Amino acid sequence: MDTATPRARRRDAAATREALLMAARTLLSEHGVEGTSTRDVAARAGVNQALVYRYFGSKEKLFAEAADRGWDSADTMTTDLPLKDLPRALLERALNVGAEHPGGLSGLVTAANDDMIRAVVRERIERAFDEQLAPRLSGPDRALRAELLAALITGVAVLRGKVGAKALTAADREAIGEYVDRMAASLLDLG
Amino acid sequence: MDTATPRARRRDAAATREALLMAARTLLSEHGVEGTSTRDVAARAGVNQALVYRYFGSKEKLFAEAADRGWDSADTMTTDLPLKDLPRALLERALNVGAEHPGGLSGLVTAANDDMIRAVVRERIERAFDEQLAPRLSGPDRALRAELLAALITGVAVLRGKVGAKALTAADREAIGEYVDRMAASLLDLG
DNA sequence: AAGCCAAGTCAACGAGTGACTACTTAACCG
DNA sequence: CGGTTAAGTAGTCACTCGTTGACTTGGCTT
Repeated sequence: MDTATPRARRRDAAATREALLMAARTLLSEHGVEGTSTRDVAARAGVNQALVYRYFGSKEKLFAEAADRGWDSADTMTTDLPLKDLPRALLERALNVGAEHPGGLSGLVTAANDDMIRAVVRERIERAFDEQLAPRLSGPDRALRAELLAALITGVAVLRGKVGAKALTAADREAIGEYVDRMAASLLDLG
Repeated sequence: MDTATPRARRRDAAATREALLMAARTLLSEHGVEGTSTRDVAARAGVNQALVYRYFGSKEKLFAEAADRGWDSADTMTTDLPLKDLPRALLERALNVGAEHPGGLSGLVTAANDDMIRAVVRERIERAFDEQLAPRLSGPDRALRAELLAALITGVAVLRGKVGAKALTAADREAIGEYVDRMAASLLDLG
């Protein structure tokens, strides 16, 4: 009824495109690029396979756009958040996998055996940590220390969310967060 | 001439098997399970493709055995090394990728979007860190803290060796090692 | 030298892949 | 209402995949 949000049409190009993107994100995180066919993505989106090519042109472009989604929250964190709150917030975000954030960081990283995904991940990590976080640090090796924070978060996310290591999976986020905070402090608080 | 090391026969089952395993290790780390065909592996090993099935029975069994290789050094480290030397040694090993250690940890982890590889990695990480390292620690949450050390090493290895993050790639191992040591100390040295 | 068996080769299969095209259908506009 | 156009469908193409089984060849034993 509202002109800004017209009621859903039965045929909705934008919604179909979005459904494909979300399905691609989930399957990309679970099985990688080569492990996911365009038919898999279309089936999960409840959509015809040829629409992948109507809306994205190729399998590669679909996955490239899918992999580039969801980094905005990380960007705002590394620019705005107080340094003492940053590690915990990044960790929380990285461990948060659900319908809204399918796959998450651990899924993307384990899809990084594909050249194109690798490029996307490198780009976004460098943007968030080298360009945004590093200048906010004091002391030597700012970029290196910023990337080491990214490495810590990444490692925890992968070992808990993907590999499923016993203790990390069993522990609650609060406990993990305290140790991560401690490690991050020893990295960020330098003379 | 020596009976212990007979000169290479033109037909050598053991050598062929080993060549296939090494080729599989390399390609597994570079492109994952689904991204590598049995024909790729055979070609890199300089061997006929059907021999994959003679010696391993299936593609899956070949990659399972390939992924299980090279963990012995990690096992001896987590049992024998003094705790203060352990983080640096684990890092050195994880960053060491070459002909002898094709792929390395970063390659295996990014291949973990395959169920079977994931199981192998989880198993070996739990063996080295939960069963061997954790009992050597003092203080609370031994298994969790042991796995967090594994996560730190993993994250650094993946971001440097696979993603290719700028600062981590440019930095020399010594500089990275110092920061990793500092972070690990804040994790392992508890009252 | 003959024979045997492991080691290695070859060609083919059925299923599935990315990509593309020609077609049909639904929704909006005058 | 009727027509136009975007949205969605079905089918096809050339190719690669894992896997198999029938075949050949090298090299040791006797």
